[in-house]
Amino acid sequence: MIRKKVKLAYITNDSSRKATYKKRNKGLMKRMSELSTLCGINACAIMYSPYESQLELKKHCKDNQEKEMTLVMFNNI
Amino acid sequence: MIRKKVKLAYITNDSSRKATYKKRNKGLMKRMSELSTLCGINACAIMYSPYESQLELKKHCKDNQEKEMTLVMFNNI
DNA sequence: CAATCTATGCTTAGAAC
DNA sequence: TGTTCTAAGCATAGATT
Repeated sequence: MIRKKVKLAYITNDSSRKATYKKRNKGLMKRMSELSTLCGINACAIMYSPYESQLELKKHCKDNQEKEMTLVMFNNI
Repeated sequence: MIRKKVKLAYITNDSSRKATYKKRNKGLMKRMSELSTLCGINACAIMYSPYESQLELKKHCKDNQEKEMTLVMFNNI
């Protein structure tokens, strides 16, 4: 019942790894959107994993800056 | 001394907003790298803010998949 | 397998320096 | 201004449904 400190290494168990991915990915996206809202910045996360059918791209842009954000991304990747 | 629950809205005070940005951005990057390590996935975050001199791009890729990741990003942005 | 629960560990707001 | 401190609030591992 006592929860162990999580070792920061690849989770070899398939179902555990997938469960962790779903939980932590959700948490990460929430935090990114909070940072975007609280600080008024544009942020984007791209996750490339076998857990989603395709690449996951999440943008959090203020006002209507999505197009500008995309252009800036293109110039920096 | 009692800490208030943070209201999820743009922080109007300049120094508070910047302090929050620095702390939360650091936390976000840590979590992304953890997710990448724990689940063996490729992830990328792009932050476009006035708090850094230029756009901040962080990639966390397994093995030597950075080039592949970049190509996939190009095709999806 | 996904959704829910909750005790535990982690993050971070606000203060002090 | 940046750094450090720490308790309150939040995320989540593992168990359960």
